[in-house]
Amino acid sequence: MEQEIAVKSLRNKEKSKQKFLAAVEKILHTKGFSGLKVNDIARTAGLDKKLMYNYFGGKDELIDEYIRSQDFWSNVKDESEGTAVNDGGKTFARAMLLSQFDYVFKNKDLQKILLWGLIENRKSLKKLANDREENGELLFNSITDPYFGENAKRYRAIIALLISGIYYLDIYATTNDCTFCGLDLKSANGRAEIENALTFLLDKTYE
Amino acid sequence: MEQEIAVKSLRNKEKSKQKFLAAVEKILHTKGFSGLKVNDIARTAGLDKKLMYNYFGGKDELIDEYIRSQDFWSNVKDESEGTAVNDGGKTFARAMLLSQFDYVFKNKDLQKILLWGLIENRKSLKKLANDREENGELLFNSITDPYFGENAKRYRAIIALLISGIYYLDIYATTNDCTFCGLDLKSANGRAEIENALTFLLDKTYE
DNA sequence: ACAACATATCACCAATTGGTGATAAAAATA
DNA sequence: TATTTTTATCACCAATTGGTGATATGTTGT
Repeated sequence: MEQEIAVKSLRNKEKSKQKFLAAVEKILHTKGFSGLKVNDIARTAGLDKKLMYNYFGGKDELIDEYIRSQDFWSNVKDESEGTAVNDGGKTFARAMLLSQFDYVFKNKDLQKILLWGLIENRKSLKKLANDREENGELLFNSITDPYFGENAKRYRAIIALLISGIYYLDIYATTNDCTFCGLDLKSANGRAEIENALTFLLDKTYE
Repeated sequence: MEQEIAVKSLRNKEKSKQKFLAAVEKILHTKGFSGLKVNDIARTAGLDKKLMYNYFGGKDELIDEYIRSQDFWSNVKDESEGTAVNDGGKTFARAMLLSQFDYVFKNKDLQKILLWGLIENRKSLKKLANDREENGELLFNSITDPYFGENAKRYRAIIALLISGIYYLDIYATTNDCTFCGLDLKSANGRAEIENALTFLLDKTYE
């Protein structure tokens, strides 16, 4: 009986690994990825850094595992369920763009990851980008490509511009107090303006 | 006579300062801003790091002076000269967007600076962002705001989305081999597709 | 209780980092 | 020429960084 309860023993490898992963998240949150030093990670985890080498192999492998542990695109997958597609994906695309604009703004971890992917050439970050690509390819191939026919590529280009615009503006809004094109991207007003623009441009695209 | 030539003496404060600034540029180019360590900067400049403290006050001030020394938006100013404005700024906006798409792609230093502004809260970087804002405000206030009337803010939002999309895609293309929305942003083909999309969206906006 | 093992800590290392005081060497000035 | 000022180098510092071998301690099976 005592043994069964003792699964929660003081020394638990899995629990310790989780502490390291949580430490990565916390530091990423507070200091950004430039603050991810082995000593700091260990101190934040409340464990000896040696364990990091024993359990993960090193800092890089730990970080890779952290990135893998996050499922940043799950919300896009959720969005894609139960939406009509007989409009060439218009309803879906609109919902996706607007929800991404909101989601990325709120999810500071995702912002860090997106930025990270623009700076460092990390394997796990590339894998993340590939996941996003494959996910999108599903939508493009099955719905919008046939709908737009010879203009399929231009549609992709438009979506690429809007998605990247969303990313950049959300990150910009978080790290800068400054306006962008005179719009305050932190205020409800400014954000509503972007949402209107997104809807407007998508409408025009489907015209 | 000898003294007048001796302006190019071996020991020249101004020349040394330039060497430091050039070193910052070189390291930024090769290693990115995470590689800007005092020892490396001094070694790259071929001078003692003590001089960096004597002449600039420290690493931060040196970097600030480097950023100030760059005039990244001069091409936008060039663009704005001699263009007709009786079309609500459409011709200008189109030329500006397309030239920015090309310029940012080619200017890796500017990419680094743009990224930097998304990560670090550096005074000189904020000033740069403000310069860009003030520059744009001139265009918006004098041309597009009156032209679009009550839709002026939506126009600004559209331009904000397109500009940021351009920034993000150009940086993404440089650091990633991966595609974005299935488009190869390094190929002439993929880039032409983005240019078409920009032109298309702007046309629809002015409809 | 005892060995065997897994888990965790500790002390220590070399390399790098940012930073400074003393000093040398060149240039300007007298 | 002698002196003063500017320019540059050097040696050194403390703190931080990534990394490891030896060791201690908790847990498990016999």
